[in-house]
Amino acid sequence: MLKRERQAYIVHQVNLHNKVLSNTLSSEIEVSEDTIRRDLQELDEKGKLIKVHGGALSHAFNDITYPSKKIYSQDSKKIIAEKAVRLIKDGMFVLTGGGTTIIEMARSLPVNLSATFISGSIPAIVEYMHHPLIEVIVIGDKLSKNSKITLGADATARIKTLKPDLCFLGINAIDIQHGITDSDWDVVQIKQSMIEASQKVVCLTISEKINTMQPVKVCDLNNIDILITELPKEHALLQPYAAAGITVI
Amino acid sequence: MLKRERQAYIVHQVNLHNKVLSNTLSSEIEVSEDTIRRDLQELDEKGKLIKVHGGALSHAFNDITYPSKKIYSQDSKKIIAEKAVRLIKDGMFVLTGGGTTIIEMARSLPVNLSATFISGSIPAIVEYMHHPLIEVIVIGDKLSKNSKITLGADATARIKTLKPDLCFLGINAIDIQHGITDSDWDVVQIKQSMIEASQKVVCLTISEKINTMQPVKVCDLNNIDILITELPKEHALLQPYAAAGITVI
DNA sequence: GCGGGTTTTGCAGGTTTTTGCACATTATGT
DNA sequence: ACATAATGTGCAAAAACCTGCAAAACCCGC
Repeated sequence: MLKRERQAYIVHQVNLHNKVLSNTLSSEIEVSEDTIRRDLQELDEKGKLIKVHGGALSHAFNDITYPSKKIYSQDSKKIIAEKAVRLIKDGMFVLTGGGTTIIEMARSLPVNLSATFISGSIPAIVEYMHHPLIEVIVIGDKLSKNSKITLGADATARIKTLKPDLCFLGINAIDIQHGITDSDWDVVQIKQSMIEASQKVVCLTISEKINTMQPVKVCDLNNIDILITELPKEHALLQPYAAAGITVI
Repeated sequence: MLKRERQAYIVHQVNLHNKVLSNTLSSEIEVSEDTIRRDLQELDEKGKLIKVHGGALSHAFNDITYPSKKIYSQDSKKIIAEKAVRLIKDGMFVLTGGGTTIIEMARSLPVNLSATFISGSIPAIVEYMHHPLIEVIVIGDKLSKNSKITLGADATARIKTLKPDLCFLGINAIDIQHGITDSDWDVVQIKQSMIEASQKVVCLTISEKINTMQPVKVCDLNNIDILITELPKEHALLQPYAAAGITVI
């Protein structure tokens, strides 16, 4: 096999799989690993791929395999936030959890919206506080440094005395079989009481978290009313949830 | 799995869930925890995440920025804050109100102080939240936009169930005859319950407010234990208060 | 076709990286 | 304060890497 031919093959493989291993290529092409290494080095210099210890990665690897948070996810959350705020009408009582998606929603609230927001999430409260017309009710309890929301029996009890019109939850994992799941036991307690208290439950999540699981169960799918993602509601990924009776937006 | 690939996966997971655990990653990727720890360390050095005991945190979620305006007579308040923090010992329960003086105190807390702070002031809570060792208890209720503290029957009732070692209050007016006075009726309710609940009451104020009056009475001078101003305790302005039995610092 | 020069390739060696393990040490939570 | 979990350090083995070198293949003008 010619050198050019071999390198073309390598580039092809890299573009196809986003990664190649030196030893795999070596046995596939039946040349020594030294040769492969030299090829990878040359191709790296030419900018055709990125050589790393043990093989090489495609240039697109970082963007395609794991889309970069700053660009991709932030935009997604903006889209989700836009959809979410449309559900809120003047005079409503809205209960919200924490998380970056909820904060994005808080920032997207129209300035002329006049409603009451109830939350234990400090970053969310700070956002609501800056809004001219929104009334804020703070749920008190011990503040969790990780999640930056108040957690505990007090908070749970307080939430149970409320009957908000809407509840917005940023969720960490959703799955047809296992419903909504999360990783933190205490956070789950709060979310459960929020779901129980509210007349309508709206779950916000980026599509990446769809069909994933976490160790602690929050609730079944039939406990939630609306699911919002950055995808259009016709997207194939969402159809099972629509079929399960959830309003998908 | 290639090292680079693995690290990309870790970064992705951190951005997705805001936190990761070493052992979870270890079993997911099927490498030893040592390797994960080394990866997290490298990624920390590169600024891609924040390594903590047991795992790592996303950079974005952790630094919520609170718009801090220029504080009026900040230098004086710094001096007051320095004096105030010296009263706090490890393990104490400390109740605090709101106001710029209290916030300045919150910023002056030594990093190795380990205590529990209870407050309904959102700006103060944000400051306490950034401190590594301080536990924060949030007093919930309706948030007042002006004062940025929670006000109402709930907050008052909650405070009455506490027995903190210390209470720090920023005060608006103090006078030998009329004691502590303030301008907002609701805020006064909260301050009164704080004073009632606490074993020791510390009042912080810049000297400008000494010998002034406001329409609503908070309490008499004999209800407070310590008075802190930016002046040296020998200052003539302070002597009447020392004579009235208040510890002046 | 042939000799000189160039390119390519594989190999030997020594070096560096990566990884997992054992151990002592340091956090963390109850 | 104590038990458990996480950490840092040193070490050793395996894998990957680099360097230099020489054989083989290739190119090219004669």
